[in-house]
Amino acid sequence: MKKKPPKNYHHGDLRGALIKAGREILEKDGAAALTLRACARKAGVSHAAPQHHFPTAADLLAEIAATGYEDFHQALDDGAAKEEAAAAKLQAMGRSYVTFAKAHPAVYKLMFGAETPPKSEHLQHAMSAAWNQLTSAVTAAYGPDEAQLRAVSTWSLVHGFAMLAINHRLPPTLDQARALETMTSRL
Amino acid sequence: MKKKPPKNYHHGDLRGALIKAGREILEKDGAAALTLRACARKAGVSHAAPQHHFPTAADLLAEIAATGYEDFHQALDDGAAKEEAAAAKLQAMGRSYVTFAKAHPAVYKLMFGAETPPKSEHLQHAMSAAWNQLTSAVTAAYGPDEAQLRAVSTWSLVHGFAMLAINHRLPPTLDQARALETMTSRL
DNA sequence: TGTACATCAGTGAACGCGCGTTCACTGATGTAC
DNA sequence: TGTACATCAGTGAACGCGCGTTCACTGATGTAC
Repeated sequence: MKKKPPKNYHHGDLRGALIKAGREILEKDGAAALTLRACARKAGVSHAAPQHHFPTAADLLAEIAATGYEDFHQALDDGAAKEEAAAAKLQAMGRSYVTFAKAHPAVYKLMFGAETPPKSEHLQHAMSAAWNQLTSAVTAAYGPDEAQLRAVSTWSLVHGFAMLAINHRLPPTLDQARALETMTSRL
Repeated sequence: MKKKPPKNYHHGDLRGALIKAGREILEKDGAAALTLRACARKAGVSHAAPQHHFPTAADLLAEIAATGYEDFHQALDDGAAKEEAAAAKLQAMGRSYVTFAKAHPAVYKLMFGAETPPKSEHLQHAMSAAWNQLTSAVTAAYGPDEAQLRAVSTWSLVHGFAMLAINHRLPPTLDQARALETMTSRL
C-alpha cells in the first residue's frame, strides 16, 4: 500500500479508475453501496470529480454493466474454445456462464437482475452481443430450426441456476457442480 | 375515495395496512421506493407509527416477502389443482409460476432476487414450504429417483425464464406464451 | 526554446433531499374494582 | 354502572446520515506563435 508518489492533481485515467472502483465496491459491499461518492472515495478523488466523466450516477452504472458484459462475453468464448464439437462448445459455454456468475455475483446481478438504463449505446451493444453469441452457439450445435426457442430455453436454464446459486436459494445438500454438469449435458 | 369517517387515532390494523401498502409501492414504484416512511404515508399514519409494529425496516421487508411466498404457494396449488395426472400438475405449476412472476414482478424479485434477511421465522418457513411444494410435485410425477436434481433443474428453468421475462431480456420477437408452453411440456 | 493563454480535470464548500431512528408526548382502549 | 389507571398505538419534532448535484475556484496541460 504505497503512497501515491507524485500526488497528481490530474489523475490520468480517472474514468477507468472509477469503473474499476465501482466493480470492486459492487463485489465487496453490494449494489446498495455502489454510489458515485463511494467510487470517488475509492479512486482517491473528491466526490465532485466524477462529474467530468459521468454526468450522472446512472451513466457510471451503465458503463460498469457494459464492461461486465464484455468480460462475460470473453469468458464464454474462452469456455467454448476448449471444445471442438459444436454441441460440446455449447455445453462448455453453459458451464462458463455459471462459473462467471458465481465468480462475479454482484456484477452479474447488475447485468441481468435489474432494469438497466437503456440509454447507453455501449451497454446496448454489449447486451445484444451476448445474446447473439448464445444463439450462434445454439444454431451451430443444432441447426437453425427453432433456434430461438432453444436458445431461450437454454438461457433460462443457466440463468435460473446461476441466480438461484448466487442468491443461496439452492438446497444446501445439493452438489452444485454435479447438478450443473448434468444439466448442461442435456442442453 | 371517501374520506375515512372517524379519523381514528388508532388505526385498527396498521400492521396489515403497512404490508399491503408496501406491496403496492413495490409493484408501482419498485424496490427503491419501498421505505418505511413511504409505507407509513400510504397507510395514512405518521412516519414514526410503524415502529410499534416493525422495529426495523428489514422486518417489514421480510414480512412483505413472506406474504408474497404465501400468495405464490397458493397460486401454484391452484394451478396444479386444475389437472389430474401428476405430470400434468407439475407442468401446470410451471405455468402458474411464470404467470405469478409476471403479474407481481417486484414482489417476485424481492422474494427470489435478493439476499433476504434470514432472521424472520415466518419468511424462512414460507420459503421452505415453496421448495417442498416443488419437490413433492416432481416426486409425484417422476418418482423419488434423482428428485432433487430434477427439481433443481425444473426450478432453474422456470425461474430463469420468469426473471428474463420480468427484466425484459427476452427477444421482443419471442412468443412468450408459446415458449413457456413448449418448455413446460418437456419438464 | 519561451511565453501567453485557452482548455481541461481536479478541489472543497454548500445546497436540499429523503431516509431510519429516537423521543417526549397524548389520545384511545381495556381491565380491576 | 362508574371510575381509576395501566397499557397500547398513535403524533410531531428533532437528530444525524449519506446521497447527488451545483458552484466558483485552481492547478495542470497542451497549443499557437
